[in-house]
Amino acid sequence: MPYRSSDKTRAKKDTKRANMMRAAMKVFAEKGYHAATIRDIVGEADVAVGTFYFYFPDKESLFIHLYDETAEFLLQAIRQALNGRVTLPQQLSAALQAYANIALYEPAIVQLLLAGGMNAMPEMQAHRLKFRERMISLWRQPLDNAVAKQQVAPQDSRQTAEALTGAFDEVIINLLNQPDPESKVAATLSEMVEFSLRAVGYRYHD
Amino acid sequence: MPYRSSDKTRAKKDTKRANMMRAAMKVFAEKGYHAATIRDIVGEADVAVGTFYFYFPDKESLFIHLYDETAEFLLQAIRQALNGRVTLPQQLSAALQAYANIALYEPAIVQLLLAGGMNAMPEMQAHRLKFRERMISLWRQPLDNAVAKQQVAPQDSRQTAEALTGAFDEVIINLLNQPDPESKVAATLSEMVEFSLRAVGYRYHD
Amino acid sequence: MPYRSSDKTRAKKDTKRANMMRAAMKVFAEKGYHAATIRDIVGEADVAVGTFYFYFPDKESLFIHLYDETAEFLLQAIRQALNGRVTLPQQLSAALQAYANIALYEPAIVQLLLAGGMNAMPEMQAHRLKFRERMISLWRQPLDNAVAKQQVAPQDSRQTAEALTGAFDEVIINLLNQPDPESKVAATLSEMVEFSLRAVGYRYHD
Amino acid sequence: MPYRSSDKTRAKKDTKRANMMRAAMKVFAEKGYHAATIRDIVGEADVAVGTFYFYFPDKESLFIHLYDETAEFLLQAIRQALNGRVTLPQQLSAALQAYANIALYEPAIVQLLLAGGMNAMPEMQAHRLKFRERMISLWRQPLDNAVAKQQVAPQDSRQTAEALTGAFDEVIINLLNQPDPESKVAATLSEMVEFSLRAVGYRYHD
DNA sequence: TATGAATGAGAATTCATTCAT
DNA sequence: TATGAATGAATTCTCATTCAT
Repeated sequence: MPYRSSDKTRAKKDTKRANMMRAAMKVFAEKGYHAATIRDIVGEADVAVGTFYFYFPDKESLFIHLYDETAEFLLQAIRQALNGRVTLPQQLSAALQAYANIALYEPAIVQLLLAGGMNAMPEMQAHRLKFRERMISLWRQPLDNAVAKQQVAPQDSRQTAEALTGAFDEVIINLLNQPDPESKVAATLSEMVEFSLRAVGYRYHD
Repeated sequence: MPYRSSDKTRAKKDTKRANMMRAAMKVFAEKGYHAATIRDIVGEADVAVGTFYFYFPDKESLFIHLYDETAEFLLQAIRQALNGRVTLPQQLSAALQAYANIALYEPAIVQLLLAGGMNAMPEMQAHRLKFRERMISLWRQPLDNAVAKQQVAPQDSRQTAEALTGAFDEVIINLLNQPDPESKVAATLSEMVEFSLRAVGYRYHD
Repeated sequence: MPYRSSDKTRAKKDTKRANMMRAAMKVFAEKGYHAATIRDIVGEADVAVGTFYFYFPDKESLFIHLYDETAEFLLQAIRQALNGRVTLPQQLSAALQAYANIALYEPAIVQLLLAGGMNAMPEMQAHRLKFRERMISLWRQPLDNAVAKQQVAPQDSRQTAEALTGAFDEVIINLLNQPDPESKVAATLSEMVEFSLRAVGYRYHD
Repeated sequence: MPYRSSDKTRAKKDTKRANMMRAAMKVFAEKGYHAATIRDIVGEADVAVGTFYFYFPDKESLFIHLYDETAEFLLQAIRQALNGRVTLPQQLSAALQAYANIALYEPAIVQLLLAGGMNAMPEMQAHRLKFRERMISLWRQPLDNAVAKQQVAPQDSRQTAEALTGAFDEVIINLLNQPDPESKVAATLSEMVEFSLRAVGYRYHD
């Protein structure tokens, strides 16, 4: 019986692959790229060392893949939140909510993206910079929109966006370090929306 | 005579030690903690491997020491700038200028402090958190002052300080990534002062 | 019906097996025993890894089998050429021609047999020695014949055969390394026949 | 006392280095490049794994270095023997004696050089070919000399040299495989000289 | 104090082999 | 029969650390 039903097999393989990526995410997020070992990852995934190399070409490739995928996921979540609203306050509120949700329920994602420590990985540096760039561009968009609608004064929106990006990241990280983050999300986000609107000089505050 | 001699010896030792720390700073900043090797450091300092272990107990201790020292230096520079002024705009302006100066002329300091990637070094985590905490407290002080003087509205100054801290770091990092940072410092800092004053709701803008 | 079917099956199996052996030959000849991997072989044969182990017990067995088979093939070709002639010059000429043909049109055979590099495979050593021995014996036969017919002087024919064996191998290998071997075969072989006849002290040269 | 007498230290280091090379030679000769492991080598040298990499950059580099050095040694020995004589018989006799001496008293050298099995090591291939080439050139020289002196008939001396090279190697190898090689050297070499002189068509045999 | 040779645990990666399907 | 996912021992190489000089 020459190996029928490649459907089930394929599905199983995909499941396993996904499982290993989840394990790798966890370990990378916890220890950082360098301190994470293949043995840590396969231990977490409960497979043998060789299995890792059956699914992925090497440690670095997997990390970069994971980083990019994760970055894409976070950016997409924020993007959707922004696109679904029209006024600046609503946009900021929804996007920050999306960001916070991911931080709270998939903390590994945020840890992976914000962990840093990938100097001396030239290949990686580019990916990291690109992610930061996209994050900044993302926060810049609603700002430029508001400028166009004359709801905020003209300004160096690029730099404002940089500042907001840094501010949001820092606040989210601090939120995660709280003992009971969930209970503080609402207040924190509402504060951040206010902060941002003031910072950009938003005029028609409701 | 022995006194003088011991003095000179001490001085020499301190010089050598300082030289090695400078070398270590450079290497750690360039490569990050894990990728930096003892051989890299002693190569940069132009001494032998064994010499490293005469001056420092091990790699991790040195790194932590360096981190703390560096953090103290940066905090102190910002603190002095803040303390030397009275109005919020002046304080922010001077402090940001101090921060930017360090970033431009001793970039290794900023790279070391903001690089991250030291998860899985439990000892280190505490130091990092402590630095972040002190940085936030630092930026919070002038804010609380201004609140007391009723120049800004009462607010969750802790969280505002977090946001500002993140904003400043991000902007400074982006500044460092520019092709010719020095030419952009003035404009960048002035923008950031405005941003901050708006963000905290400062009333008596000059 | 079952008879025919089993026949076809058998034939199919043999075909597949032969195909895999051909693939293995190629890979072993190209890379040598150690550098050749099972995956290389099954890739070349276009079957799955497991299939390899259905047809062969393991890598080493297959290699040895291949080696022996190949050795037998080469020896047989030379032997037939020798047996089909009567005078020493004709024998040498025909045998060398047979050898060269194989080298040119099945270079993998010669590469496999002469590659060496299978020290540390104790099992293999014996097979290699045996092949060398048979090769030497083969070249010795016509020599002993000629001695018996008093066409060459009595001598240590064993050692002369060793020398000729080494000489032929080397010349064939060098021929294979030429840019356009085919164009040089005739001249090379004719030279070698002369060389051999002189070396053994053949008297009635035509 | 800052590490005096770098003389003694240097000498010691050189000794150790030489010792490790000897160990590596032995292991490579016994097992061939691929089957020889770093652990085999350091085990033979009785040092730790790291020590290997203190003295040599990696396995392949050491092997190539060893190969080249060994090749040079053998070639030089044969070259000197050839250069010290004038008549072809004397040259062949002395050179073969030199070759045999090395084979008998430093068998690892010959095993290393003739082992083969370095397909799939592209870097190595070139070195091997170069050695073969030099070996052939070496044997060709006295032949060309004799042609010039009209002591042997004009011929394709290149190919004759190839044949002789192969012949000598084979005979030497077979000699090494004998139970008591030393007792057979004299007879073997004398036979080979005769063989060669006949093979090249030497006229003034004494 | 200073040196650098030596160590060996540990990391990434490979690959022959097995086995459930 | 045939497949290819899974295994884990073995390999090469690195690097923090030690220690005799």
